[in-house]
Amino acid sequence: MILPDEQLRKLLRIAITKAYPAVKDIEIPIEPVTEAQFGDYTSTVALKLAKIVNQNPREIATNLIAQLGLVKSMLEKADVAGPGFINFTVKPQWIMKQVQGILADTKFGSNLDGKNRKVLVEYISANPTGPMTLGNGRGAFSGDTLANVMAMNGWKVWREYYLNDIGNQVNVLAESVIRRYFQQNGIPTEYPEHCYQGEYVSDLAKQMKIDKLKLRDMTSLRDRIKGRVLETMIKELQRVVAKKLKITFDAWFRESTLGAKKLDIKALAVLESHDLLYVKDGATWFRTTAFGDDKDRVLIKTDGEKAYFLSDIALRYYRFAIRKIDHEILFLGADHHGYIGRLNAAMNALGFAKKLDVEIVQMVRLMKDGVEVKMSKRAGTYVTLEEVVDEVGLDVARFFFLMHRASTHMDFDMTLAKEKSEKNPVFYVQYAHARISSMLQRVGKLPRVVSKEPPHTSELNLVKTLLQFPNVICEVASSHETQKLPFYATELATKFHEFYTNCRVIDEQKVWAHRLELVKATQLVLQKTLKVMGISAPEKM
RNA sequence: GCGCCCGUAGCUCAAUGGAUAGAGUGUCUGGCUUCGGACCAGAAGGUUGGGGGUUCGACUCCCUCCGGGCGCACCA
Repeated sequence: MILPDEQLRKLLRIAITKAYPAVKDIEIPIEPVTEAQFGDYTSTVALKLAKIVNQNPREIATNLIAQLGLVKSMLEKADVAGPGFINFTVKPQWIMKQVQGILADTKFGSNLDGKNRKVLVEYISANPTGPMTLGNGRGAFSGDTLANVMAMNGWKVWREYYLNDIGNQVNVLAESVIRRYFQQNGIPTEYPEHCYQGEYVSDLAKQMKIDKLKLRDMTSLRDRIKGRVLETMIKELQRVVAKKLKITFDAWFRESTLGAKKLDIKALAVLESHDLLYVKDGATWFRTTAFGDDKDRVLIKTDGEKAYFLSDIALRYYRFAIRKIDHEILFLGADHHGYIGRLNAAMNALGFAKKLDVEIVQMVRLMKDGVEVKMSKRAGTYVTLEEVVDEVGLDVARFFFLMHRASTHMDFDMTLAKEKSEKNPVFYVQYAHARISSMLQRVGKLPRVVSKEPPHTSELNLVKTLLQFPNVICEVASSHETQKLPFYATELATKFHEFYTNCRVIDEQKVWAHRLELVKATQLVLQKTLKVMGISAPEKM
C-alpha cells in the first residue's frame, strides 16, 4: 500500500521538477500535523528550497501548490501558512479507505531497506564475573528491540553475546571464590580489596568442592577451579537471559575462540602489513593515533600476554573479513565510552571504516525511596536485573527501560516502579489491546451494517496514527533510538481509547462494519508494536 | 587537567533546525442505564541550567560559564 506521506512526497517531487527544474535530489520532509487548523500533513520543503533558489519561501510554496496537479481522490486542499509551510488537507474518505490497506498488507510496517544485508547486533555482553545489573538490562532491552526493528527493515540480523571468558578477571573471580571457601571452612585467610565482594561469591564457594588436602599456593589452586567457576557463572548468565529476560541469541561467542582460531595472529599480520605496529619497552604497540586516537595502544604486553584490545581487533577481523558481516551495531556501557576511539581506529586500520556503530548506553542510577543507592559490582552493592524483573515484571521493566533514550542518564526508582506498577504506561497500552480482544469476541455473528455518516474526528486520528507505524520503524532503524516505540505505542493507545469513547462499534444488536475493520487494524498494529518491543499483548488483564 | 554523556513542568522523561515546547505521574474539577472506568474530558504547572553567537526561525548547531555522571592502564 502507499502511505500518505509517500504519496505527498511524490506529488511534491513532481511539482518541484516542474517549477524548479534545476533542483535535484532535495529531501522532502512530510510530517503529520496534530492541530486541525493546519490540515493533516505538512511540508517544510519550500523553506529548504528558499536557500537553494534564493526566493521567498511563501512564493515557492505557492508555485509548488500551483503545480500539484490533479489528485482529487486524495487531496481536499493544499495551502501556504506561516513562513512557508505547505499544509495538506486529505479527504476523510481517502483516509478511511487506507484501513483496508493495513488489513490486507501482512507485512505492514516492514520494508526492504536492509536489502537482506547482514547486520550483527552485539548487546549485553556482561562479564561472567557477577550478576547482571540494571545497566546491563538497559542495553539488553535496547539491543534486543533494535535487532527486531532491523529485521523489520529487511536486514538479516545476527544477535550475539560476546563472552569474555579469559583474562585476569577470571583469575580474580577464582581467587575470590577460594578465599570465601576458606572463610566458610575455617581456614585463615584475608579477603583483599581486588576480590569481588558480592554475595554471589559466597554462593559460588558453597557450590565448589575444593580438595583441602591438596592445598598449595593460590595460583595452582586457582588454575584448578577457575574453569568450573567460569562455567557456573556463564550458565547463570544464560539462565537469566533466557528465562528472565526471554532474550534469545544466535550465538554466545567466547573470547577464547579468537585465540583458538588464531584470529589474533591474523589480525596482527594485517596491522603489520600496513606498518601500524612497533615495539617499544618490550611491548608491541598499535599506532592508533594515526586514526585520531589519543594515544597508541599496547597489543602485546611485556610479559608476552595479549592485551584485551587485541581480542577486540581480532573479533572485528573475524566478523568483517571472515564472516563478511555488512554492518555491526555494538551496545556498550557508558563506562566504556573511552573505548570508541580505539575501536574506530581498529576498524579503519582493517579497512572497515564506518561499518561499526557504537551505541552508548548510559548508566542507570538506582533510587530507593528517592535516595540514590550507590552500585558497584566490585563492592557488592547492587540490585540485580533479575531482582528488578521479578519485582516489577518483564513487560514493565522492558517498557520502562525502552522509554528512555539510551544516551540519557536515567533514574530507576524501585519504590516508585513497584508502587506505580498498576499505572505504568505499559498497562495503558496493553489495556487497549485487551479491550479490543474483548470487543472482537463480543462481535460474534451480529449483523454488519454500513454507515453513511461522515467519519468522526477520532476515527480519522486513529487511522492517521496507524499509518505512522511504518515511519516509526524506519526512524528507529536509522536513528537507533528505541524510545520512539513506547511513545508511539502510547499514542496509538490514546487514539484508540479516544475513538472508543466517542464512537460505538457495537450498537444495540448490530456492528458498524467500517469501525469493526478499524478496530481490527488497530489490534494488528498494536500487536506489531508490542511484539517488536518484546512485550506481550494480552487478551485479558 | 583532558575527553565523552547529561541538565526541559513538583517528579520521571519526549520533541528529523519549524507553527502555541509535549506525554506520563502527582495536584484540582467533571464524565458510566449501553462495546472492559486499568478509560475519557478539562484546569493548573516552563525564562528548555546562565550568558553570548549563527539562522527567516534554536530545546536542537557553535562559543563560554555553572552543575551532575563517567572515562583517561602493558585491567578486562
